[in-house]
Amino acid sequence: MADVRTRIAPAPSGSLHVGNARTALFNWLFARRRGGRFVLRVEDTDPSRARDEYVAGVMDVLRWLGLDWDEGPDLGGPHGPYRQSERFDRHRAAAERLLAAGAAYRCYCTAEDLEGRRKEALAAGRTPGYDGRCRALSQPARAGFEAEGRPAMVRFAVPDGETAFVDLVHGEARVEHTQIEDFAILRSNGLPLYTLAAAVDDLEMRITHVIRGDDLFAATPKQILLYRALGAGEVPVFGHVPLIVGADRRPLSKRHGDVSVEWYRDHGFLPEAMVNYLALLGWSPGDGVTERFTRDELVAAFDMAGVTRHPAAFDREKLTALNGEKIRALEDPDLAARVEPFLVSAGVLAGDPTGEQRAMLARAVPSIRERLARLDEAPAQLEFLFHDVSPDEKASAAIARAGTILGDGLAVLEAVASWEAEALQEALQDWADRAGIKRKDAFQPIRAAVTGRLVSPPLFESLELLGREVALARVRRAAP
RNA sequence: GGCCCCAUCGUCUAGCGGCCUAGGAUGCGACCCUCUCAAGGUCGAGACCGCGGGUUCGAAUCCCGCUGGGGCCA
Repeated sequence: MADVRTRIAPAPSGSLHVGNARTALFNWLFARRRGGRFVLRVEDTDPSRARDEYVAGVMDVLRWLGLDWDEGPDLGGPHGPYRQSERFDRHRAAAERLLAAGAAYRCYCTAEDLEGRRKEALAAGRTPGYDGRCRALSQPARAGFEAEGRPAMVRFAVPDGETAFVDLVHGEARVEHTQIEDFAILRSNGLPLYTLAAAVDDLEMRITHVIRGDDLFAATPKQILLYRALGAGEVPVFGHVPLIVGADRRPLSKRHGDVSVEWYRDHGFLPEAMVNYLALLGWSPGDGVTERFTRDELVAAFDMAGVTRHPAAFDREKLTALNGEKIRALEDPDLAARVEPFLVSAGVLAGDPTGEQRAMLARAVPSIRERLARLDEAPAQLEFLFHDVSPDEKASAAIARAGTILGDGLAVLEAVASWEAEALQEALQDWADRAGIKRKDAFQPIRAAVTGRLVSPPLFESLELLGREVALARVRRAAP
């Protein structure tokens, strides 16, 4: 087969749906695996305002996921333009060609007519598809409508027979044409319908493999029909991947709140985790064991044969677990750099952190690495290093019932010669053990005094990070 | 209403006729470790493979029906 070309054709609606993201991922993986090209085509069917902004948003997210494209609105390429709104003339031209070849016809039925007949058909228990009325229109009748200036849509004249194709996921499929109505391809205002636009664009962009959601399975025979009618030598291979549903098994919709990739990006999920998790939703390597993949490992392992056939429920718990693992795998400087924006947006750090703050963050990162499942959890854990945090309710209570512990602990701390975690630990543990206080009971009040919380990064590391003066001041203040 | 797709632990999945008293992951429980929380380690509970028929010496795996869910026509 010729070089593989796949595409993702998102609508620039302002955010990228996780289902589309996964479809993009599969297309990208397939192309990369086969050394082919991955095309980005923006399906901005309604050429309205703020389009550029939305297109940029979609591209941002794809880039964030690491799904780079070889041809697209920004890069151009040999088969552009890559915005559907700039291709309407091509869609119209295709419709004209079909009209000229007798493969399509103008339909003068009004929306009201259509609706009425649909209801009638339904009521009579018949299939509600278009009845083909205008296909058999006499020449004079047609001329009459034209003379009236009656608006006309263009419909494809579905021929007799059947269409068979092999789906990469479902295997052989076969559809009788009697099941396909004469579907509309061009609206009366001259704008194309999806079925036509997608087929024309895929054909002209030489797409070889169309990997898309199962919801478009039923549109496939129509598009194959269009391909053939348009004289395409070769029809692309189709692969329909199962849809992603919510925890309630219903289709993922806005009602689920967090259906966009942006949401995950903004809530501290790593692109590494998103990609790995999304790949697992509806695909598996087949060995029954491996689930952890880097992007490169996915490219090496991906195969359409491993795609499942049933809808998969999006499980945020599992994504989160994976995210934690990916975070733990990051090098310190990388982790610090990724955490920083979250500290800023949480108000823990100002927009442009000082060198001192950055240094503190860099030193602090090892102590929270294994405590993070999401990057957005970092601010709460690190805040005490950058600000004086007033003790919360539980911490206050611990301080209040500490008795002499804080004063004794303070004395121990003041006597520590070298202010670093190991020495601090040794001194404090030694004190607690000798005083016969359970270590936990000795340390919790100190933790409360220093961090303002009963849950924090390790005490000794925290003391070291904070520095002798600040740490002692906080303990002193809390001590009776 | 018609056509089409799908069906294994709560969830994601492995399984493609005997290796399955159904494996892994996540979540859950217990224990170990431990300065809190995590992380890590060990163990455990969790699926009569949607139901009912067949085919076969043998079925989660093949066939049929049903049920349920979903998609498209909209």
